[in-house]
Amino acid sequence: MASKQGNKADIVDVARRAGVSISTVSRSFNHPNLVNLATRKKIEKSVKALGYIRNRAAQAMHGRRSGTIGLIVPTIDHAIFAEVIQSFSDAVDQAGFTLLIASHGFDLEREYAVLRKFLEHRVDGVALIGLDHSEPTFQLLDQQAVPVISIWNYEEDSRISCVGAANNEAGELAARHVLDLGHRRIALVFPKTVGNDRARGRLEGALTQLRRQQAEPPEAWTIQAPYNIAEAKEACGALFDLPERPTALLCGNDVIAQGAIYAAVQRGVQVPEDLSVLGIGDFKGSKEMEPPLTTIHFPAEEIGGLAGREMCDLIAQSEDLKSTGHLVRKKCQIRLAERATCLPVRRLR
Amino acid sequence: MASKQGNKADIVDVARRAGVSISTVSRSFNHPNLVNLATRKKIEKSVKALGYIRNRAAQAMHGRRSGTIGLIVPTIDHAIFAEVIQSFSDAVDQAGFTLLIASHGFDLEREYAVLRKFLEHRVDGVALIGLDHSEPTFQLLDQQAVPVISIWNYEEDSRISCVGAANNEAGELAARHVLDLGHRRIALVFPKTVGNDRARGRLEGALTQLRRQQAEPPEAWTIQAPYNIAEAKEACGALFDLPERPTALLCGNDVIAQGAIYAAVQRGVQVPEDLSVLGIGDFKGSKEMEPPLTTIHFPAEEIGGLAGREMCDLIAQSEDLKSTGHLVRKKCQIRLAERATCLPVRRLR
DNA sequence: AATAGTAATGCAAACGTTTTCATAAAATTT
DNA sequence: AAATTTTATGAAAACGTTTGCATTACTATT
Repeated sequence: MASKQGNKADIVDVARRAGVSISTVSRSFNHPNLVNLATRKKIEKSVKALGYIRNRAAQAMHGRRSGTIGLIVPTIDHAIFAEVIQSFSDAVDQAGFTLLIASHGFDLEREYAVLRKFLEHRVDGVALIGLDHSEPTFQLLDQQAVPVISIWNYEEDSRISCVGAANNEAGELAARHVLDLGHRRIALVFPKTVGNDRARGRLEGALTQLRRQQAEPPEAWTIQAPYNIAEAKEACGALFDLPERPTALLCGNDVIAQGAIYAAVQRGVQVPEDLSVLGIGDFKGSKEMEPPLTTIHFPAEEIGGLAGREMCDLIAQSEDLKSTGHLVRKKCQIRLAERATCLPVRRLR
Repeated sequence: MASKQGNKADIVDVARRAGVSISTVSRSFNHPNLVNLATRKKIEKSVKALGYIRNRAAQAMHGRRSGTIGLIVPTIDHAIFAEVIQSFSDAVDQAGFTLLIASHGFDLEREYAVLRKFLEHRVDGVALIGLDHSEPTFQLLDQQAVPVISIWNYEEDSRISCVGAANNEAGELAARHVLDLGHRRIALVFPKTVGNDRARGRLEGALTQLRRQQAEPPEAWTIQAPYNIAEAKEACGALFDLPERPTALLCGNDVIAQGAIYAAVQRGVQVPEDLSVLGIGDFKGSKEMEPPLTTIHFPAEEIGGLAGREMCDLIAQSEDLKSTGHLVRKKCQIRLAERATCLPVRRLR
């Protein structure tokens, strides 16, 4: 039916069939009020008949926005990111944007490569997770002057706009809680901190608080575990087999906490009677575990949603060329979710 | 530095700075072997100096591929989809594609809307989850002749290409296992089946197998639970409070199984001694639960990866205009993952 | 030395839109 | 009825690329 051999209908085809010029067709899409109702109807009919679908690529060429936002995450396949991605996606979707997503597997060089790819696609904005990025990444962002936002972490002196929570506060809050419960023999199980500012912030916060109360754990009680129940279980197992056992375990995230609890169960160590376990993150499912996990709640959904809306605002602003260029920073509140895995310390048995 | 006020460098700027024509610049990107090494170096230098980034939108206008693939999922925030999305993403990424992702929240009308949006962006291919889609969706896909693939379900008479597992086989396999263990008093806890062909297939498979062995559960033992530990826990709790208790529980997915186990623990029902529980899906974490969940393993990563590669193939084929138009179907094998939540039936206590 | 290839480059026409400007027709004012 | 404003449309120039064709300068063949 269409004129081209490529069979896909084109604005020209639509115009011809409707008996109007292409300008009119274009206008009827972009400024419908400028075109006569009857004409509009004719065009609509022609569009339907031809199955015409507008070409955003061609629109984007006119300096118009591409209508896309790029989201770069370390990985999609972690409960914690999945939730934030979902709410971010919903937020930008609502504003009519299409989301490009790529993951870099915690490799900052791949992050840079993905960013370049996104810029080739002329995304209207870019969202990244966390504030740890390579220098070239920051420079590229800067040079291209593309609206950018960091999700998940809050830092008052961040180099780019951010919406998130303060990880060091989470660590502090966690440490404070077990200290308040009277614990002094506290072990720390955290993920690797290199290239992971989230884990680093939490660990530092916890350590600061512990030191403040002279409860800094001995070297042997500060261990590293990957983000993975099975391996965390193993790592914690080793900890429990030590001659001296802590009375409380501060975990860098809920997955590690879960692993720790399993490791404890396996060895007949009762949680929380023999050992208090505290997570950070409040992942989906933490509330429903047996026993329900005491943890620091991060409002993932709120963060994702807020970040999405903020991203759209940033894009809208960048259009009003005045572009004050000032950064936006929003801190989302974390809080202790007291459930069933922490108990006041008992006198030594 | 650049000529335009929009300050973003353009192929013309690059050409001018390098002292060559834009054709040469374009060629040095797309067919580097056609351009003299020295010239190429000059261009490269100019590109670096100007911070030039190619414009895919402009390329896409030449009937060239946009280099994007659209993935439409019900939701990102479910362990099961997160895993498949990740592996699909990795696969298409490797082929140089950029991924557009949108979720429709199990609403087929939103799915259609998202598909249209993707087509406006001229994605080179579309991937959907499952085989349940609205008629307009199928028609649009058909009419636009865009390469399309369905992920997760396998059906031999599917309307579009598919890569996945056979859900009815999963149901059958699950039922067979508990029957083989001697159970006859079997209850079914499944998600709602409307608009969810995965759940439907599994339930039908299970029912078929149970009927074959005269072990069809009474009405009261076939209950519905949402995809959500807390609510599944509640739903199963009600089941356990019935005067007659089943000896085995077939769950539509691992989340429900997890909820069921928690509900059992709460009531002092021992798993697997008093009750065998079987999941379907083998989600991340199911292996590490306490007790480790016996379930039907779905190779999510394999499915996602295979689907991604198949998608790229489909796109490549559609370029060789010969486009035989035949569908591709790949069945991925599921298998029983025997762990610790199922035991042979004991004589009545 | 004349001829035929080959390699490297430029010119200009596409690609599918949006938008500015011009124009014609209709509605309003005088 | 003429003059003015408003409304609706079209022509054509962008937008940033790619690519077919033409051209030039070499290199290899006779």
